[in-house]
This record gives sequence, C-alpha cells and structure tokens, in this order.
Amino acid sequence: MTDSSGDWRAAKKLATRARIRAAALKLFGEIGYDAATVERIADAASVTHTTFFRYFPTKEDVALSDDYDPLIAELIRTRPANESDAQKIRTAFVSGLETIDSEFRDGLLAQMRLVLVTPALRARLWEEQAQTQRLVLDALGTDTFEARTVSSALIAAASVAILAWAEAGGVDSLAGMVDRAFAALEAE
Amino acid sequence: MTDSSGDWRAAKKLATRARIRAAALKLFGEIGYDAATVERIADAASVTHTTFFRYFPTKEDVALSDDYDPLIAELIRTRPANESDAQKIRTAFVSGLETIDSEFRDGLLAQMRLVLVTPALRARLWEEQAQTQRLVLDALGTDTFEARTVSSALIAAASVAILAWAEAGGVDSLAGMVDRAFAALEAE
DNA sequence: CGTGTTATGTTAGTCACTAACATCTTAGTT
DNA sequence: AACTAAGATGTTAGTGACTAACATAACACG
Repeated sequence: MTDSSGDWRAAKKLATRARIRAAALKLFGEIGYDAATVERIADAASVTHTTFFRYFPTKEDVALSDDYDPLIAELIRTRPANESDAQKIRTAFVSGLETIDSEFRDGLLAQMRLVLVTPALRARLWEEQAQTQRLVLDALGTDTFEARTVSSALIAAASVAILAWAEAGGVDSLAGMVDRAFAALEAE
Repeated sequence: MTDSSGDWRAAKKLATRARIRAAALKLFGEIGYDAATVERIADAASVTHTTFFRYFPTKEDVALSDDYDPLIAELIRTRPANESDAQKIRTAFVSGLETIDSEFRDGLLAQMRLVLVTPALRARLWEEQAQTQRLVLDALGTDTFEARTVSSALIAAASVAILAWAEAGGVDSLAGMVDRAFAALEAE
C-alpha cells in the first residue's frame, strides 16, 4: 500500500461514513429514531446493513457521535498549571461551548433534541459522559479519586445545562447556561 | 375479586418475581451477563421468556433493580428545612448508604461488581441516576435549574464513590468514601 | 496483465423484545 | 358439584439490532 492509495481509500471511507451519518440523521429527523431501522438507513446511504455496522458499532453511535470532546480536552491542556482541576474544567467547558455554539449550533441542537425525545439515546448518555470524563482526566494528567469525583460532577452539571438549553429550543446562550450551572454548584 | 384472592395473587406474583430475580443473579454470577440469555434465566426460574418480560421490562432491569432509592428520598424529606438542598442530599446519602452498607452489603457489592464488568449495564447507569435524581428532586420539593444541577452533580459524585468502593472490593467504608467524594467537591 | 489488498455484499444465524391468541388455574356463584 | 369470569402463564410467530463466514468486486501495484 503506497501513500497515494492510502489517501484515496481513506477519503472514500470518510465519504461513505459521512453519507451514512447524513442519511441516518435525515431519517431520524423525518420519522424518528425507532422507525428509522438500520436497513432503511443503509438503503438510503446505498450500502448494506453490514457496511453500516462496519462504520458505526451500534445504531446509537450514529446519533451520538461527537466531535467536540477533543476541543474541550485541548482547552484543558492549555490552561495555566496553577489553576485547580475544577477551574480548568470549568473554563475549558465554557469557552469550548462558546465556540461550538457559534459554529455548530444547529447540528448540536438537532442532536440534543433527538436525544431528549428518544429513551434509548438518553439511556446511553452515561456512556458518553464517561468517555468525556476519560478525555478530561487524560488532559488533566491525573486520575485520583478526587479528580474523578470532581470531573464527573462537573460534567454532569454541564450536561444538565446542555439538555436544558436544548429543551428550551436553544434560544439562550449555551455557554452562559453552562456557566450558570457551574455557579450553582459553587454556591452549593 | 375479593381481598383474600387479591392477597393470594399478589403474594404469588411477588414470589415469581423473586424467583426470576434470584435465578438471574445466580446465572449472571456463574456465567456472566451476556451468556445468561433470557431463555436460560426463564428456564432456571421455571417460566417462559414471555413471563420474564412481564415481570422485568428489559434484561438490564433484573440486574439493576434497586430498592434503596426510596430510603434516600425518605431521609431527604426528614432533613430540617433550614438546610440547603446540597446539605440535605449530602447528609441523606451518607447516612442512607451507612444503613445499606450494614444491611445489604453483599448484595450491593455483587451488583456493582457485575455492573463494573458488563458494558451493557454500565451504559445504563445514567438512566438509573436520572431516576434517582427524579426521586431526589421530588423529595426536595423543587425542580429549578439550580436544583437539577446540584442534585445531578452530587449523584454523579456519589456514583463515583460507590463504583470505586466496589472496584476496591468493598473493603473500605462505603459511607466514608461517599463523604470523601462530597468533600472533594466542596474543596473544588 | 496478473496479483494481492481492501471495501462491500450475501447469507444465515443469535438474542432481546413484542403481540395475538390459547390454556390453565382459581375465586366466586348457583 | 358444575359454571363462569378473571388473571397468570404458555405458544407461536414475528421484528430488529447485531455478528460471523464466506464470496465478490474494485483498485493499486509490480
């Protein structure tokens, strides 16, 4: 395998992946998560269900796929070392979600609305948060009991804010709501 | 239907439910969650899979069924009114888990260990926490954004502690670890 | 022009879960 | 004691997510 062939294949795979995801999200929006069977999604993307599962391990993964976590992790890493873990997380989330809100607002809103109305997806949110938490702990460079506790609690607080934001139709400032959630925690 | 007939049926249903649960937990322990199919569990409990699903809506529910939440809720309700929501939750969790640790330690430990090694069950933990949160908010008698944030964060912190406790084999004091988690949050 | 790699398709299966209908058990009635 | 209504359980047949084994087609390279 040479470089050029690798590029070609890689690009094709990305395209197929994007096609499947687009078809899935379109169908989810049109007929709902449950009615959109993997068969129908695969058909709409001109592949078979086997190929579908080669790109997404589960049906839930198409709906929950999330490209934002790495941004947050990067922001945590660039925080000054004298800040506490909690401060780093808080600042990174607020500024990260500010960016996300301005650049991917519609996509995020549609995704969160789908999650809100789909029990199967809501149930998988913990898994998502656990993944975010792993990235956060990694970015912090610690894995103590205290760090796990703090990151888990802050991520949960941020999730409440994000879901509330979506529930309200995304009219408020996302970063503002997340900040308000963190403030509520601090006031305890 | 008279009273006596109702009692009879109710008792029988409880017995069947307990039989199914016992068979399920035994099998989970022996051959693991995935290998213990609903068919095999039903067989072991001398019922059919249809009956199994009449008692437990999903296979996950047998493994995650939780009788402890009402105790916590009750403890929250009996806290003095001048305490903050966070204080009520914190105190209720610590003293509630103290009781649970002393009375149902082995059961809880086995259940949490199963959760730890079973991805399908870990993924459903959010749903469990969401249910706990509903009970907590209900016991507090509020449902503001702030209360949702605080309860969600504190429950997440408690979950970290409980899982860490189980991961360590249950040798530490459960209530002590939960208290340590809350303290870590406060120190932020 | 053959050759090996890689994406995709085909087929056949397992398992969780549901719905429609049949059967059996038991409580109350005559 | 026979009759009936209700409730619990079984039977059967299905759907849909997901997996594994093998077959085929497409393309890059020598």
